[in-house]
Amino acid sequence: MASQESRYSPAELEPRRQQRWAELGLDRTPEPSDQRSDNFYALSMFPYPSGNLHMGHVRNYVITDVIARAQRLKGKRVLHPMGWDAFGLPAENAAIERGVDPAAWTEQNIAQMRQQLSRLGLSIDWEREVTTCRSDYYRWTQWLFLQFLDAGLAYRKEATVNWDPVDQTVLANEQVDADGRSWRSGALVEKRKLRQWFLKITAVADELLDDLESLKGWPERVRTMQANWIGRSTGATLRFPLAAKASEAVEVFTTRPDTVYGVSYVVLAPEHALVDQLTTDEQRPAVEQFRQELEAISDQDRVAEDRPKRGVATGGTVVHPFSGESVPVWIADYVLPDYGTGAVMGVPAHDSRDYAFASHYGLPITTVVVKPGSTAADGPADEAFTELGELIHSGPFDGLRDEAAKQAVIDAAAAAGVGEAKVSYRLRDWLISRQRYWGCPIPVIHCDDCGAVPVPEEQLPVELPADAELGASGGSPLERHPTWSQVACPRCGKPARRETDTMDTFMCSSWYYLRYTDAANNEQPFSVEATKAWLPVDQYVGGVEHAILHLLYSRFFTKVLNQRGLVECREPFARLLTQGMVQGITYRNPTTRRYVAPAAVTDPQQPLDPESGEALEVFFEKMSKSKYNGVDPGTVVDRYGADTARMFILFKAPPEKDLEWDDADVEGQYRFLQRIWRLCAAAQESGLSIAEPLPLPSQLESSDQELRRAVHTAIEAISDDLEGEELQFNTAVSELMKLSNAMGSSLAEAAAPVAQEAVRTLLILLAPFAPHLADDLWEQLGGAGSIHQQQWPHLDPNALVRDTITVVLQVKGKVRGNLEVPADTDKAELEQLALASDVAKKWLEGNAPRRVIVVPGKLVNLVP
RNA sequence: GCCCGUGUAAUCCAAUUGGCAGAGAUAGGCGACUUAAAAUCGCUCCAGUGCGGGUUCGAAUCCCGCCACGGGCACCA
Repeated sequence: MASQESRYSPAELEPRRQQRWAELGLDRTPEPSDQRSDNFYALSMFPYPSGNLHMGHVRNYVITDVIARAQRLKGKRVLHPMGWDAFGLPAENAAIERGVDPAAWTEQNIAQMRQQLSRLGLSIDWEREVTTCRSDYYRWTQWLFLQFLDAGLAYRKEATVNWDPVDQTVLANEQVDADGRSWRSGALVEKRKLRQWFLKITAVADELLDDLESLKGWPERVRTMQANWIGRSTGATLRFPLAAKASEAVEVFTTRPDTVYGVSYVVLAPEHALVDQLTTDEQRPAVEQFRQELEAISDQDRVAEDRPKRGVATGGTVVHPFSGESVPVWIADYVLPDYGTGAVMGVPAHDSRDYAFASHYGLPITTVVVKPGSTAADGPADEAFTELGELIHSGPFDGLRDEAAKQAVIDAAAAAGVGEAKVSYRLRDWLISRQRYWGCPIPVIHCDDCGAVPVPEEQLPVELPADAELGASGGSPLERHPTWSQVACPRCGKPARRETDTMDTFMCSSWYYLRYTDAANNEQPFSVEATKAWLPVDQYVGGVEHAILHLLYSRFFTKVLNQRGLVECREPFARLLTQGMVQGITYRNPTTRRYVAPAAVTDPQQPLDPESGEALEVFFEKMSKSKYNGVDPGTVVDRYGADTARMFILFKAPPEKDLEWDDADVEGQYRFLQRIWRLCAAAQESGLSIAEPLPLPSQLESSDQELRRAVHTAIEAISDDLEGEELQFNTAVSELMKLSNAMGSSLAEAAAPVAQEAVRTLLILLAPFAPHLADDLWEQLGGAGSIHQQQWPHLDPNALVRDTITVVLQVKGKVRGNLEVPADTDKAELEQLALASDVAKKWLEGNAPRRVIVVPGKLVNLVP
């Protein structure tokens, strides 16, 4: 080899290796074992096929690929698939802007991205490729929707929903950020009252929250985010009968039933159904005016916390369920119509919002909870006391404390028929209707007589019409289509209409990981056996931006499918790695705030604006076209090869942290691979072959022992980095560097069996990271088969053993020297040696130490 | 405001989870090789771990109080 090809040339080597892998069929998924633990499912979040592979994708898939390859070497049967989240607005927008066919546009992008991906040397089983916009996939998305419908978990209702004015469609709550902007378009969403399809995710809110505990392999951060999003609060509902009509009551939700005697008013959301009935003629103009004012301001402003709380008395009153006193009813902007019951009891003394409201409107403030042992007079009430405590002025409940007090009130309310324990959630049902064309049609037919009728299973898929007229405005294209929606009712046969909304694309991505396990199945979306063999996904890798969205929806799907006996697991993803962003070096003119392309900067040490000559700001930011800071994966592969790109991305930062792309570091990584190439070339030249494993002699030179120690240290460290609690590819790569450094200085002198073991091991350890180079060198050195068919090296604990070790000698915790001792020296001996040492003589000045701490194998600390 | 994460050398990052702060890399400096340069090889400069306290024989690591940056939630009763 070395004779014909003495230089490392990834451009020639990599395609050659990939072709060989294809011939050997290495990437094909093996039949799963009956033993679930012998199977391993490695999964990256599948991409939207934009047509352009970017570095974020590369990082994602390389991480998963390293895991998949390492698991294969460890003898696991690995499922490592890929697919396309292919429905969505970019295709439809391209169609509108350029008149192309969304399906053709998408397929072309997929072909392009598949091509770009293929260069990275990912061990993906493309036979299981899944594309959500093809009818062989979306017929099953529709089938699953019908499962939800059958379970009573899909329903249509009129509701105030988020409307994205740019994308011209509604959005789910999860798809609107804290600033009230659409996750896709960034537009401020508007409120519209529309009749829409929802999935009842709130039905499994408890499981979604409680099972987070079991997800030990998930980042804490993601679990907290989901817990926050679900927002469970436990409390009670209490009913306050109307003074004017005792058969009706205002129902409030509270987490503090113990404060019920502190109620000085009741507040309804302005939209509440009882407002009209409660409003007196005298107050009606004020109430109407207030409601109109509220309608004029955006929802976003309405819920801003710093806004003063405003409200209006309705003039009506209700009866306190315990004291029987009359309580005035108000409406206020701080009560939300769609949380709890849309009504709250105002307890100003013990709730800061109520306190602010009551102070503003001069409503009475009655203290009913105090710190145990104190009285109301003890503290000036200049703010609400929101802690739990002891009840006073609370009739029969006086003296009760904390949770017991809450429970007593709930029990009394239940006994009297005026309330009961109740749990509320922040989580809302998932709005899945979209008024766009390029999505999965909702398989329902509306009949005037039969209502919403599910499309019979045998009629699936409900296919999208190829001839829809797409346009940026004027409602859903399916609705405008002249004939598509006209069908016969499946139940009564009368003329009826198809549902013209399509599904949220998150529906498609909520079950794709299941389809991979059984991608060719034409009878069902997946078989129970297939999902049993592979699920839950052993390692899922993707961006943290889906911490709530995709990950919550997928968990929801899994729970429902589990309840219906379609899958056995209750959670889809056992371990989750949320990878950080890839950032590019970004130059900006500080005065004009315009971005400058790195190519235009002549001196990177002193970046100046090529036009004005001003000094530029330099920072790292997520790669994007508008900032000119993107690095194209294809260019990097052209220049350095896929292996360098892979190694760099893994080495530069821990996987969950953001990664700063730096060309100088890429160069360094390339040099490392070249070093390995030269190392192997030199070994081969000196006659080393790895074809036949040579037995190790029983006696080794100490330099050979040292080399073996380096080899087995690397095995131990890298195995742990790839399998331990934390995945640490960056340190694994640095262990490879350490090993290659050690080999560089000792391989030439090493005994043949030791040298052979070292080279074999280095290459196999390298194989998951730089699969092309490792495989090529393997072959050149005479290794049998592909390196990717080998076994992960076995750790020999004896190789790690040292005869002598260095023990640190401390005096009062400060390092003052060290001792060279046999490795098995025991505690007492170490202490003796330490006390007899020069260090002891010098620092203890003849006195006996007060204390001696001995940590065997580590140190001796003398405390005078 | 509440919750989570991060803060170590000029830079990116390690540190067996309480035991010698530096494994690995980038950049810089010096040297070897070279007619020279690149490449390569060798050597080398640079921090006491964001700040202030505490616990301990011993703290980057544990505790308390701050600061900075990033992220999530936020009138959710």
